[in-house]
Amino acid sequence: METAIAATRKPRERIIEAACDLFRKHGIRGVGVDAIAEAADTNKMTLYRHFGSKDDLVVAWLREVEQAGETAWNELLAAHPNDPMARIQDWVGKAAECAVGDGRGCDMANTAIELTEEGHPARRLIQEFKIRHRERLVQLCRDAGIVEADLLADALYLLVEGARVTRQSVGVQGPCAHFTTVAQAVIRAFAQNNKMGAAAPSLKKAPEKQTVRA
Amino acid sequence: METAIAATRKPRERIIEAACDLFRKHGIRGVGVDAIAEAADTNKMTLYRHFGSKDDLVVAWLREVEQAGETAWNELLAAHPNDPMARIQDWVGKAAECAVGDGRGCDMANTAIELTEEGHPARRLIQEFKIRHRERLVQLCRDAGIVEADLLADALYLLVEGARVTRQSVGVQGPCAHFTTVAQAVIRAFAQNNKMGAAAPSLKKAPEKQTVRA
DNA sequence: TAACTATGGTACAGATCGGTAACATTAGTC
DNA sequence: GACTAATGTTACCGATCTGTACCATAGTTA
Repeated sequence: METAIAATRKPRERIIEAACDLFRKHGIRGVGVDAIAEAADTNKMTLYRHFGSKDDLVVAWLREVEQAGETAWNELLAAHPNDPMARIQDWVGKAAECAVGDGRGCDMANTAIELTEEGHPARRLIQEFKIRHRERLVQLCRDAGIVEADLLADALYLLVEGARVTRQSVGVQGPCAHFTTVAQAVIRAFAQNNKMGAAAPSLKKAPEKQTVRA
Repeated sequence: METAIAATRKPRERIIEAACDLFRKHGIRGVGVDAIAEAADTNKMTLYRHFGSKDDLVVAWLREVEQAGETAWNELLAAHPNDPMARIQDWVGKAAECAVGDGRGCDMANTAIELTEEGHPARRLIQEFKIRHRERLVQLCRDAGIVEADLLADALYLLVEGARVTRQSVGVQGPCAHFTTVAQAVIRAFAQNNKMGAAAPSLKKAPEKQTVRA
């Protein structure tokens, strides 16, 4: 009766796959291990023999998400050899697809929001993943000759992250519908600022004043 | 033994206040009604006499958040009469404070991510709140004479939304540390584009191509 | 004083959750 | 076929959760 997932693969794979689907759809606290085992066409005991706890399964799931991100990134680089600007444009397109997508945003960000516990093992993984993503974005902008590469990278990072969360709160209509246009405008602004001299004082005028509210 | 919240106010107020604190800190599914009642220095029965269910309490909490947002917005407008550009700048500053803040981002967005159920009563409230926020941002940009006010508004919207979620996944260090700089650069770009003619074709060149991924 | 209302306190129902024990069954391997 | 490792099945434990029943108490008003 292998309804949900073909039984040709081993249970561990099927469990991971079911977890990917269900955790993404309903969040972590929104789905129980019983439901995951059933969707994987197996049972709770086998699940617990492969993953010591639900938290372990969450981490394994996020590692899967992480690896999918690595693959996608490498494909992006390979698709445009020696053309960094095309890479950025392609990244914007891919990011737009993600932002619209199935309406559930970024698994990593969503998990960070849901698991508020300070020392949860997933949090370190999420943070490292996001930091790596940001660094790669900076490298992309640097390769494209953008002077303030870190600023453009952070701008693009914040825009896509905002779009993916906005998709969940207001829907496809709304600000995230303008993500591509806005992103390209920002890229153009930074590239244009590039031609006006390396100093580019106009962008860094205001020092960060981070007043933490009470 | 009124430890948590002064018992001078009526139970309903104390319950709302406790819910504001706990829902924000641990999310909705992360805190039970017992804990809320205890933090409000009352008991579960009184809680259920004022709020028919936990979902009702969630909605009441979000209405409180909503009202706080309205108040903050009106204060922002009143602080800079007839000076729309100062309003935008002030908004950026306030948004930066929110983005850093206590590290738990936007209650509305967080709730939209946590409550995946399609017809949940909180979802409509969240959506309407966010749409209203966006419209006000558009009006702000329009008042400032920005030609493509809707685009700048969406850019700022996405940036702050991204910053508030990024604060939770990578921390204060990282992209959200550059929020203010990026936001001001974007504002400058749009304002500069303003001077170059009302048509401003350079920003709207690419039509939205929203490929939904499989 | 009598009646009414809001609240507190306790116990509990019913369900779900994460996790485990014990045993039966299958698949693979020599 | 015999042995072994992996998996399936069932039942259960203890904890937690939302929500309720029941009654006692305090405050207010007529």
